[in-house]
Amino acid sequence: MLDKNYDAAAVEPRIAKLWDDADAFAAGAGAKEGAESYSIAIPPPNVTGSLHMGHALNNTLQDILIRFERMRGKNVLWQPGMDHAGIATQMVVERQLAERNEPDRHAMGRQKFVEKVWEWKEESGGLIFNQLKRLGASCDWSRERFTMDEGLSDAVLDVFVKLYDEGLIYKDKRLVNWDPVFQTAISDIEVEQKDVDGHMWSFAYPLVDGPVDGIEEIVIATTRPETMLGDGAVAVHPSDERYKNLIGKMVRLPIAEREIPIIADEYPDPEFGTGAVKITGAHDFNDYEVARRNNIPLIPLMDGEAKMIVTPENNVPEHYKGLDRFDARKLVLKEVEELGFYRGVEDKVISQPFGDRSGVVIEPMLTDQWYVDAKTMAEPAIASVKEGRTKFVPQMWENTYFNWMENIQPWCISRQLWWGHRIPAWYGVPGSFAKDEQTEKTKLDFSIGGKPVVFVAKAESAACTLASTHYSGAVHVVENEQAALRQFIDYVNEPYPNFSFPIWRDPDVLDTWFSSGLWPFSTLGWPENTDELKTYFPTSVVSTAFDIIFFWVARMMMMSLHFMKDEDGKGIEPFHTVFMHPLVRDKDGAKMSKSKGNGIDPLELMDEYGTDSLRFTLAIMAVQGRDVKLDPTRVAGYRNFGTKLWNATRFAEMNEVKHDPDFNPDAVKSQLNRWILTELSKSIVEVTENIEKYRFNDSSGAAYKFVWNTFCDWHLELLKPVFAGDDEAAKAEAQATAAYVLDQIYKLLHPFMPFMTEELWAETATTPRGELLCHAKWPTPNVRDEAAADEINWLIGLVQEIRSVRSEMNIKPSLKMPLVVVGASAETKARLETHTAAVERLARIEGISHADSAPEGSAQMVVGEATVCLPLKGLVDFADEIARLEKELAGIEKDFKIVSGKLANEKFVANAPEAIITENRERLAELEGKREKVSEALERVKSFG
RNA sequence: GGGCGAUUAGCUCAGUGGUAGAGCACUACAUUGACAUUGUAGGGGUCACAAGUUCGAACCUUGUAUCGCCCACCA
Repeated sequence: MLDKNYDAAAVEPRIAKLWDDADAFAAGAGAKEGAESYSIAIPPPNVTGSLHMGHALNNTLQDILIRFERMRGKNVLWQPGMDHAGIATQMVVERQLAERNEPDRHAMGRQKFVEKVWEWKEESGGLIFNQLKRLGASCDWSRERFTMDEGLSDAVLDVFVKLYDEGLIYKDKRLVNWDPVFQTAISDIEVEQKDVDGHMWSFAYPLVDGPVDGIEEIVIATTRPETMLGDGAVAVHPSDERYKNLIGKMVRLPIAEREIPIIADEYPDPEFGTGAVKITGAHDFNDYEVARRNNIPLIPLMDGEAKMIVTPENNVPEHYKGLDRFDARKLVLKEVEELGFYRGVEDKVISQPFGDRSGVVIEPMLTDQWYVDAKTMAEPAIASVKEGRTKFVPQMWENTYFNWMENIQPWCISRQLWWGHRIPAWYGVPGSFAKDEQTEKTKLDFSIGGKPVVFVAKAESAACTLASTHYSGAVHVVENEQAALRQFIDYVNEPYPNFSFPIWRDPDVLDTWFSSGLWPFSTLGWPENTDELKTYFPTSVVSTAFDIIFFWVARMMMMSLHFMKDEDGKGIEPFHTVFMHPLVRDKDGAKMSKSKGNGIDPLELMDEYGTDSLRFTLAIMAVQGRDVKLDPTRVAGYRNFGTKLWNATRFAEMNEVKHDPDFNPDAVKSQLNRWILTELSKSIVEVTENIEKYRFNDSSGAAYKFVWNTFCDWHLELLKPVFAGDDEAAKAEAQATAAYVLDQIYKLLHPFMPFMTEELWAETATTPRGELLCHAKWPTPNVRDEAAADEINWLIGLVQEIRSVRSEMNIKPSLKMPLVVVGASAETKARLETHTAAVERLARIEGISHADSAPEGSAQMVVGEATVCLPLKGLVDFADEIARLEKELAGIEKDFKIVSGKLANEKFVANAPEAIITENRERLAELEGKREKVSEALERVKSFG
């Protein structure tokens, strides 16, 4: 016998072990030979990650899909794995070193530091996997991958080298978003623009050659005064009359004391500020474009930490050296004012770029970085969605995707970090071993000041071969550029025989998303052509939040379409569907965040209410195209739903409801049982179709309604008289049907509530099931008996009507009363005969009789063609009954007017579809009948007076 | 500046052309018989506003208002 309540804390580990011992989630487990494949590559959580509500939602939804398809007999793989998360992980380990007072990474050196990170990963990384297991995620855990593992690293190198060879990866010196805390470049989408309160200051730059048209100076406005030290020009709009005669003149830059030209460019807006813009090409993206167009020098002002540098080009005074950019700002303001060039300030809200990880202001910096030609790679990825080979659900996200993809910028993929895939590029100085034609001797030729030669290859040995071919002679690898230069200097100082060209590897690593972009195929063994790749690629669906479209979805599309080809050489999409799950917010709609402290910890909810309750809550709240506002009290509500199912099973157990493997639903005789089987069929269709459409709320909602409002509220209640009666055949059929329905319920709910349903599945079997519920066959609809449905729905209507009147008339529930039926048809009489016990029990009735007219002093209800009377003489005030009937009649009249008005409207009859007209006609007839009967009843009550 | 979404019961939200719904909350009643993590009954809505299309609009169109988000720009 089951306990009164479900003990999630005890059951969950036990069921988890059951699955684990059976390898229940191994790729293809439970599937027949030759079954259709279904696969999902999990969005790899960061190795530093811990389960938050977004993970809980996303992985619950994926698990629903996975469990559903596994039960449908497909060959299913849910591929798990983790992301090495470059910046995040390096940050965690560096912080840990600092806390333990250990040497920092620079003191430790690169190799040692990377070893440290691996150690950290082995010890503390991947906690989230245990949390996902607790969530019930049915991944094939034996196939866990990591973006830095050997196979995936090989895929990364392969892709890099191929794209480089195709010219789709290149190195370029241009302005990038520089994070001064992590001291690395980051990509555009890792920058968040935020509005902050700031100021706009005005400075005057004096004209070098004296006044023109009486103008002695040009006034510029800036929000970043410190950058004036790096100005290369002042730009004005060519059509701006005020400055027309100043174009080409030189102004003197205060403090730096450099002379810079006034140039004409379309960029300045004459309406804004003074119409004159200072151009700092090395520290501003717009200015950079202007400078390049006009051949204005780019003058760097800062080092990697965004501290001021002093160079011959920038001519910045020595006392600025090493100053933080914000301190330099204050100093510039002070000095400009002292020099008499300050022309005022105003408050202004300015939008500033922040690093999404570091939270500091990003500095545009002029550096060499590696780029992917995203524009070229985006083309097939755009076409794929345009042509419907990959669909977004909900579809509106396709706009976001197109908008970004069509305006895509080169993707900066190099990061100045140590934790990640090191870029497989080696450099050497320009030069060669050449044969001296006259002496026939090998001659060494090199230039150490020039642009380095690049050798891109998957391995060091291959790079050496490339280099050796390039130089026509021996090469060797050294630590870095400095080491190489030292060797050349040594050689120049004291030449020696058998010189060998030194080459050094690029110190940078790749953007984490570069490896994530390969995830759907790299995890399956690519570039090897493995069986798994053949079976499970392309994957079926990717499920993620909309904010990951750019970071991940777009990159997977580009990479997959480029590298995965069908027999015709056409690119293959990594998945046919991109499901954008909603964001989880707190109950007031605010984004959950650590800083706000409004986060809800899914693990705490699981502790309190059980995993199934959390999963069911998330599923039923996951409406397409709308955020989930999660109120923890909802979880309690769905915990109650689990308890309801648990106790329904318990009730069944008490009544010897037993699973019968030979049960045949089509052979069931009683209308009650045929009705519940009909309702079950409808619910199966609803649950199934809505999972297929990713409408998780409708799917779980349909299951919820069936279990609680149909099966528990009515079927089990209507079975009570059967179980209490002495018709053994009826009892046996009821038991077998109830057992069957419960089994189907367990299956329907399994994707949503895997633990409890697996437990009940095992518990309710008299003999072992022979299979786990997670491998059981997904239900299909069978019995459809509308006559049975009509009959039982009539019965339910009758009971509800009686209960309602009793309640309105304040009849004590304990008082049983006789029921008198007037004007019943033969069918109604027969139904009443069949269901006497049920009506008596559920409506608190004692004795049903038929009469030609309502007994005096009755409350009367119109149910179908019959009038059902409760003799209430002496029990109630009949003014109440008159009021009740008058209210009902008024309601009928109102509906009658609406419907008859419609039908009287010629245009309606002419234009509306036949079905709608018929429906309205039927309804009108029904209302007419009811109106007549209720009027009669009312007259009768009044006549009792 | 461009785009997307939202506005329906006290709260959270379903509902895409044909009788306005659910859960929670609320009110009243009911407890030794599966379940009080329960049951029964009930109250509660000018579907943001305006105009239009239509026989018919919460739903389609246009506009307005408010809120939220994304992208771009802001010297």
